[in-house]
Amino acid sequence: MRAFLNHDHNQCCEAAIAAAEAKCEVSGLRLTDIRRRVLEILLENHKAIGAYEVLARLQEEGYGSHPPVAYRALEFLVVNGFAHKLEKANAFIACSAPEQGHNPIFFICRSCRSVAEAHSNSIANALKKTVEEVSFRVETAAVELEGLCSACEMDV
Amino acid sequence: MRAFLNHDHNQCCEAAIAAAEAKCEVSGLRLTDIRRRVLEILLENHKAIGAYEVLARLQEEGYGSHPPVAYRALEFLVVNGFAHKLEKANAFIACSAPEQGHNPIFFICRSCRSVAEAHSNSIANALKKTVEEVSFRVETAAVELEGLCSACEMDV
DNA sequence: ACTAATATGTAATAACATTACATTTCTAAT
DNA sequence: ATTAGAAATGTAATGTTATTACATATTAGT
Repeated sequence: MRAFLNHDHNQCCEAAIAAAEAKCEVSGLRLTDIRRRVLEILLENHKAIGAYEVLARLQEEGYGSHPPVAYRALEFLVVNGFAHKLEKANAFIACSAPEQGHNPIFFICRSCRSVAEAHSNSIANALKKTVEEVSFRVETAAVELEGLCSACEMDV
Repeated sequence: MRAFLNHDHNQCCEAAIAAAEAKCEVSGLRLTDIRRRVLEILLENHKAIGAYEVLARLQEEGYGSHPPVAYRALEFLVVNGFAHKLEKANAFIACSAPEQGHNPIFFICRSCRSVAEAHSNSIANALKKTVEEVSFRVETAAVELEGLCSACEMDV
């Protein structure tokens, strides 16, 4: 929810990086320069950012300039829970609640591209119940709401 | 839910077309040849189908061969509730429950591409409650679960 | 029959993503 | 410390999805 609220963003970023470092340490994952840099880029603001924009930033900084450079780092971050892919936006966002488990719901502002991440037990439970009724093995889920954040709605 | 179940598929398709015709009649919308044909193509089986596959089919049948031909018809169907876009698959599916309102949840089989559409009041309510907590004006929503349907899970 | 609105056809291009393979860097076992 | 295997990165080429812009045709209302 932080995205639409005032908060100490420096602390927000540092905490996310620290959490990623800690998890990598524990799990034997390698938070390489590129991967860490991509996470930092995603953390700069709570906005959806496309793979090619990430790539452009990396290129400026002397990393490779071809799509796989960005996509591979993004995949690492997504697979390990440090970032999320926003399917409705074909874009990515840093995970802003690494502690809160794996049932995020996203609010995506179509105007300013801000993204807020929320978590709801009641949604998770309702979803779980529906899944049990069908026999289906869920591997990944997307719950995304797109519209206007309150700031952008006022600006109209 | 029908997608994973035995059902009278002819009846299923005819009902969807009839529902679309009825709604167009009432709302002054035009279910042109292309639009109806695209809806029929989407209805052929309960599988996700990409815009370019739809386009290829249209082309075979003598319609225009450029992407907007397919995208425009698909947009018409989606906007008016006759079809849905599956964000996780970048693909489309006919609406299989035009009567059931506008909070669908999709089960997408990554193996056979079958898609089941379900509806759940408890999810809709939980979602609504979460939205009220943030001040955000939702315009569109996607709730998509991807994984393996029971048939494909057995085949492994 | 005429006009304005809507729909379709076409060309060009933009935006997003993957495959395949070469090279480099890291890790762990010797 | 050396080296073999694994993991990560660099690069080229291409595949897939989607949009913009503008021309032409069709339709609905007058």
